[in-house]
Amino acid sequence: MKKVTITDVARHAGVSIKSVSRVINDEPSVRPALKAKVDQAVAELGYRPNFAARALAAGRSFFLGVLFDNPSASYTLQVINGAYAACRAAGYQLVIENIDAAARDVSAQMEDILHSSRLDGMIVTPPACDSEAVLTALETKGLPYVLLAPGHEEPGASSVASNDAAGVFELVRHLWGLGHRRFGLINGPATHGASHWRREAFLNALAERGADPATVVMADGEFNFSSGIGAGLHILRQTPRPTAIFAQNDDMAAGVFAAAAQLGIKIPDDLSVVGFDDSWIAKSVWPELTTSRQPIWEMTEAAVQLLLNRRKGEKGGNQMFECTLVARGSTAPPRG
Amino acid sequence: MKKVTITDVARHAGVSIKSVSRVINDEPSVRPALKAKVDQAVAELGYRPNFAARALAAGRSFFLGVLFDNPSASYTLQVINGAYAACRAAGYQLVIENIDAAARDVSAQMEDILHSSRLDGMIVTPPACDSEAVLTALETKGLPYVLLAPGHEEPGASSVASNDAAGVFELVRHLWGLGHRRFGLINGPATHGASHWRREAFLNALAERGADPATVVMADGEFNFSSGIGAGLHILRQTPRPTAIFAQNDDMAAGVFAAAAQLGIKIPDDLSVVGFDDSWIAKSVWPELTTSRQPIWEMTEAAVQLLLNRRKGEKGGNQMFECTLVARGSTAPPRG
DNA sequence: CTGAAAGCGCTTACAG
DNA sequence: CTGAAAGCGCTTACAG
Repeated sequence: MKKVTITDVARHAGVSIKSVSRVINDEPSVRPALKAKVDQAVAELGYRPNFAARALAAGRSFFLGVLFDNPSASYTLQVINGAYAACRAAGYQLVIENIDAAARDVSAQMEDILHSSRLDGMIVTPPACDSEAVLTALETKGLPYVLLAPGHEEPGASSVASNDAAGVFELVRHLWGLGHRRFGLINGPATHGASHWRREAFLNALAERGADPATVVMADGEFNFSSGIGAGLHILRQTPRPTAIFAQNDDMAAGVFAAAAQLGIKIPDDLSVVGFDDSWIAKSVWPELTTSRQPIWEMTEAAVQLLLNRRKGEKGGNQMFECTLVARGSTAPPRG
Repeated sequence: MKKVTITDVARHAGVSIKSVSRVINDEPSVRPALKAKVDQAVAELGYRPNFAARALAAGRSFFLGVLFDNPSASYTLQVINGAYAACRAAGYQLVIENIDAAARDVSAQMEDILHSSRLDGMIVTPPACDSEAVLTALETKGLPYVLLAPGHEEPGASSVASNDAAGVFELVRHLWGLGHRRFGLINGPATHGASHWRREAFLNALAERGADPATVVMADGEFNFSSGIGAGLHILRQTPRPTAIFAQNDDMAAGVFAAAAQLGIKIPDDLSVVGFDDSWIAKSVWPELTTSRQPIWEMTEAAVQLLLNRRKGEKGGNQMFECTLVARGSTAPPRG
């Protein structure tokens, strides 16, 4: 079982190795007849290009990285899956990198990451995408990157975002339509752009319907499960108790389930709960969580595409994706 | 910011590139003085060897794969994290591969995986590690592999396993000590070796204490969250109702929480629940789950080591790790 | 549109 | 114990 190389293919097809290379890389201006011959030889010999050789000769690694610093395990897993698939489809490998963007030595961490893995590009997830130290390191290194859901305007940077505001509006319409009038809101940490715009969207949507935003009971969370419990307990101990809670992500919403269970409050009979993201945890609670689906799969796919286009010299861009309401069992009309 | 190559280092240190190569690869028989010079040059120039060049020249990829076909998202995530860290520490990259080992075309799937990614070795997780088609494909290709928690004896194969039986015994001792006498058991799917030995261990441990195994209410699950709900509902509707349930993994245990919530049964007051694995989901339920910790981190580290040793011509081995009882809030004495 | 040459940055034998 | 040569399998300029 010896390895088939580009030379074998060239010989088999009766062309030069350069022609084989052209066909493999989908370069333009290859005569169809030649391409057909090469394709056939590739198929017959079962040829697969050698990653290392391509990387060495081309001076790139065929590695794309995703940078994480996210408190939500389910969101992280979802982004990994999406980015992984997109990379594979494009003939790239995915490398996962973690940093602590709140630490004092972010620059050193970035230095280490950028130095050791020879990446061709990087997807930067929140909240790292809003860290000046992270972006500076990227710029200094000259590594192409794309920001996922950045909380600020970065001139000249490529980004992929979701229309959270519209998603939140839909959630509010859903809850309002069910008859809810007393609301609780669990915010994410201030370091995340999403915390701000999801809160604003929620309060604005209520105001639009004539509700007084001041009556909304708020609590702060960390976008993870356990902070959702604490925030949930706080809100559910208020009088009068809200009949519906919007947790700014699914992990915290799952925490609210735990808080409700502790207090003997039944979902959705006594309390409606909605989250955001539609990540894995949304279907791991009972009843299943009503939430707004962020199209992570499509978003990561777009991010990978932006990164690859950048290589071809094309300008980057800023893409926006729509969120979709996913109504499940955790919401119902309020009792009484 | 030009790239520093082995030639630069050699020149800077006043030695041949071969010597630099020896130092970098920790080859024996390098005089300390020479090594010191090289190390200094490496540090001063900030040299990092080029992955692609090493891979090409050495004829290996520096890629290790993990093969998954597992229904538990939290277990999967845990294995990924552990394997990832172990790979990084060893200077390798981790590639994640998924198959459907129950499908008819397993061989074709494996063929594709083995052909496209040039791996130096593979960690095979359950239940793929018990699929004959998977193992045959690996053998045919001649790719070194190590089995994670295999359910059968594979002559000559390296493996890493955990002592589940002892872990289950500890869980039973814990529950029995709290005063429980009526038990429910949720099995995993028959394709998983763990399903069998965890059940046997559970029933044996009870028998040892004089309990009649026939009184245990059993239900079958799929090692995922939603099957845990169904199995939980089934068990909790029995009369007399068990006061404690052992779900064979944490995901199913979390499902039991949902089932209990539906039926208005409080944990741990009305029902004690224990799982197995101590994966991420164990701390994402409330009260937190009492479980048996499988040392995944250490296990994956050992698996990577076995794979790398294999390269050095060393024989493989079969390692066994101990599980640890992690008592949390989901267990308490039965009421009344 | 196609090809022959050079070279990417390492490691593997092979000398000494 | 150390080094000079050859080569891993591709791609990048450069010709034609």
